[in-house]
Amino acid sequence: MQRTKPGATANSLLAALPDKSLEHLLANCEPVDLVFADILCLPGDRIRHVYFPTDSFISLVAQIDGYAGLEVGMVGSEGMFGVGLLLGVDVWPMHALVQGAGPALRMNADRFRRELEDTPALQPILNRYLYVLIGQLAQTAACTRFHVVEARLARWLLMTRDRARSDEFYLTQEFLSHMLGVRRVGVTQAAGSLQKRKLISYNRGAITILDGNGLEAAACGCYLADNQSYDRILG
Amino acid sequence: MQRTKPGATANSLLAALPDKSLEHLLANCEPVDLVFADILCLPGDRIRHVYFPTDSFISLVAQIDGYAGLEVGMVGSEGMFGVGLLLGVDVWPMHALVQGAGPALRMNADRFRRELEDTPALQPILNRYLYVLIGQLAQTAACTRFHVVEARLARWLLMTRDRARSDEFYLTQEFLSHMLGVRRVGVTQAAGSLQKRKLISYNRGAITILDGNGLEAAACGCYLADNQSYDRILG
DNA sequence: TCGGCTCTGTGCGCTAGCGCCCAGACGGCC
DNA sequence: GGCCGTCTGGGCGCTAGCGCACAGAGCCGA
Repeated sequence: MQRTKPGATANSLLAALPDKSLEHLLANCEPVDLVFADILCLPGDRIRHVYFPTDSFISLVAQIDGYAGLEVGMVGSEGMFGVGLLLGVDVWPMHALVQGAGPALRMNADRFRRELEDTPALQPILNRYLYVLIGQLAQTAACTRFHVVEARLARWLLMTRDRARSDEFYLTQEFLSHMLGVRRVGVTQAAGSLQKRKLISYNRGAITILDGNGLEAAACGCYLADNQSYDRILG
Repeated sequence: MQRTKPGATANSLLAALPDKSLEHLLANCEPVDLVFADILCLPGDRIRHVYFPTDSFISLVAQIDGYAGLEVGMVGSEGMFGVGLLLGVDVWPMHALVQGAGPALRMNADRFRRELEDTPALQPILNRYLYVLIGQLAQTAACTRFHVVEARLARWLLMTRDRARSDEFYLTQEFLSHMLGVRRVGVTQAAGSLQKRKLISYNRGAITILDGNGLEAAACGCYLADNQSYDRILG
């Protein structure tokens, strides 16, 4: 068969489909370019499209009252956005915003619902992904409570690296503070410390991971736990 | 028809089923009495039974490293334990422990899987419940990060009251500290403050809610948000 | 070239919650 | 009655992170 869309199988969930199912699915997808900081969904919004990031990634952010926000999940080429539809609910209770710009495949919500019925191989895979996401939510809740900012930042940078598939990316400390749910100054200090330890370099938003292994050691165990969970359930 | 199991429809999810489906389901359930502090599931454990609490409730607790633990969800007669099976995964990533002793209906995991196929009315309801639970996870993550212990305690007491269906229940501060993810002393202080404000009385584990409205005012908005989410999706 | 904007770094006083320890209070049991 | 285990309360010094304010550094466009 012909892989009609560029990079279609760069998304792990799609790549796990049998060729025939994939073909059928792709026929109903359109390639889009997600642009940085775009909001795909506000809490309570109706989900119009589901997204399969291929070389981009999305943050799931819980926001309450007037607080900065707190990222509780990250969706890259290993996942999808719009899992609420798997449960028959076409809204989503969190912010979803583009954190890594780049290409994704998207599908209209109605089409997606039909696709779930027409392509029996799809639902089981996505269900398992949803399960992993739930585990990630719980893990992140405890991580946020107990781990210090520096370890959480390290974890976060590693998660971003994996999804950006690059040791370099651009993000301001202001943005990071909204993800970690701390002040910008808190990020400055944690990033400064990581930089002093030669694990990363940071310059006006340009982040480079210098020592991935060292950074893993500096990160809390939640990074590993997340990855293991994903591999165990979907690998 | 005859409601064969005592209090069967005390569980909201079951009560929402058509009579015929309910009858079928109940034939495969057995009534059990959950005892306080019983562990229904450790992270990674295989789920042997699903539970529909009728007059009992269960805490979902995320635990990392050597920390006290953090409750991320509460399952009472409005819900069920074992939703992982809806997603085709027969493990569960968190601790599940009995927090309010009392009767529940339980079903063998294999039977439950068969039931999902045989009783088409079941899956949509449980799916929606799972969606609500996911929202609760995200909400709790942010709540834990941003809200002070006193407000979180107030929220927690209200959630417990709703599930215990009583203004009085028994819980030590030690236990509470594991739910809220704080020191026991932190609970002492927060509870002392609520007591001073005549919202609750607290005596050697015997908690009485004196002023529910006042307690709602003292709680963070997450209590209301959770309830509204449940009503919107399942009400 | 200059001015303005964005991003980063720092300093200071403050607070919530921590870790540790011990005192008191209640209740059950011998 | 006396003892012990459990539960609550409080004190003390400490730390992580907060809020605020300001200074410097790079970049871009007029």
